[in-house]
Amino acid sequence: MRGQPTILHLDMDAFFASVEQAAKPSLRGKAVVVGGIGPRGVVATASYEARRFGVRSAMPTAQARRLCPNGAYLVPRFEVYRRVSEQVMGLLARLSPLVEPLSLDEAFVDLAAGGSAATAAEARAVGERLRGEILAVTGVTGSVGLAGAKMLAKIASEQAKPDGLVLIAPGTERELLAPLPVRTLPGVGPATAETLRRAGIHTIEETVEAGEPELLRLLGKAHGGGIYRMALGVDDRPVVAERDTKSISVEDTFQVDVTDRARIRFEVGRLAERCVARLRAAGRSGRTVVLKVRRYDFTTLTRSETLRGPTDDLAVVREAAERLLELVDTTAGVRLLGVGVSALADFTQEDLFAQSAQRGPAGPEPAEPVPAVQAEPAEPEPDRRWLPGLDVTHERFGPGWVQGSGVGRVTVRFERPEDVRPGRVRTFPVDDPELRRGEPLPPGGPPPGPAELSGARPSGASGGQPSGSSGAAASRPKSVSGAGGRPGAAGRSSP
DNA sequence: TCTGGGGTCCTAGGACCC
DNA sequence: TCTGGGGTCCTAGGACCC
Repeated sequence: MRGQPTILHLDMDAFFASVEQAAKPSLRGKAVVVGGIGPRGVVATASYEARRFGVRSAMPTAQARRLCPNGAYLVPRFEVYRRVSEQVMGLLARLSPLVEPLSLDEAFVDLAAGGSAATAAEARAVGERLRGEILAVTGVTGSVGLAGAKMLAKIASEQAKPDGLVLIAPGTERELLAPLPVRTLPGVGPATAETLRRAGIHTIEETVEAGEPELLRLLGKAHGGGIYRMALGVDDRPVVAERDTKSISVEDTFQVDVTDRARIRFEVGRLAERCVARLRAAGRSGRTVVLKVRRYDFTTLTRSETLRGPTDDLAVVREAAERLLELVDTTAGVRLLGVGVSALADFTQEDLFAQSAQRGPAGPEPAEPVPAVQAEPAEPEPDRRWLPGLDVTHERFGPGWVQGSGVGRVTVRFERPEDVRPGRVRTFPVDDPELRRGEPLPPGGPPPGPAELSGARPSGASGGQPSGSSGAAASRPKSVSGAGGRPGAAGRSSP
């Protein structure tokens, strides 16, 4: 808690959706929903246009489609978001050595530590300049909160959205917090809010009035104490630049519940591979292997095993995960499997002696040989090449992105981020040899011209509302190379 | 067409040890 | 021999965040 508002919180506006709009001219000003597009997908980010229809993060995509049937539904392109995020974090790093990223699109900055601002006026100027730089460099907007504490800076950036800046002057925080709902406080989620509601506590003011002993009683020592201090506006947490990763995990939700035990075992093996690949890429090793199973009824359980020493050996992790699977009854069906590694240590070099020594830790004998089960997908895999939003390139038409696919056809919009008008749409057979996956196009484009700097948006919108996969089949193919026959079932591609 | 994927932190009980 | 009292490690689950 400091006397000057020198803690800055940056939160990019509808980040994934905004990046897509910046990269795809035809989507500017349109409802865009980024997330899982399968039957069990959920919304990651909705553009502000889509939010007007009630679409929200974490909502099932099926529900979003009902609310906003004409929106563009796209799969996430994380490489691109990561690149944009790096640009943004680079701009933050110029303000202070003390930058704490919270996710791809959010970070705290300690302006005082960087010497870039010591007063409210300076902080505001730094924040406004930053917002301008972010827009100029990335083409997307971010909102800034400034306050004397992390929590307050975060609340401020939330109030600033979209595309704004809010500064909470030290001394005014109590009155500002008082009327806000308890859910505003970080750490108050659905469960805590419900507990407080039953105790008649709805606002931050009521939280303070309830008193610390009551909060400790309701929420326990650590949580209750933390919430009470937050409600008072007391928050001394420092901005911390480097935070060590504590666990690495991967998980998959199946489109249809899986019951076949051999398939489940096979999937656990694949997850172990992906998990170890990420572990090794990070130059880490881990000692505790965790298996996660979500059953058909959404009940979730974990089983874990701690090895004698840290490992980054695939065989060791996979065998541990397979042993853990033996402890779980999956006969009624599994909707999600996950494999993770925690108790991480830094070791990069192979210590083969140590690794072989820890195989088969004390207990169970070497895992029985894996039966030679072929992948045998129990569900029809969607054609992963042509998911909506992905980048493609066509021999003759150049770079574009998939607008939708279905019944053996794929609809592509050919446009570049720097285009001022929406590009043309063409439809091809899914197996058109001239069509390939393309390089992910970042929103960047050329330096903004005078029109963009003055805030004018491309007039766009002459073409129809872009639609997700549903619209693709309806549009008449304008150019179909090759015979129009049915090219057979969607091809299976192993990732 | 109900509910992703990747994380963090906290609690609580039992084992084990001194 | 009617029950100590910590401390640490391991496991499982739950809340929360983006």
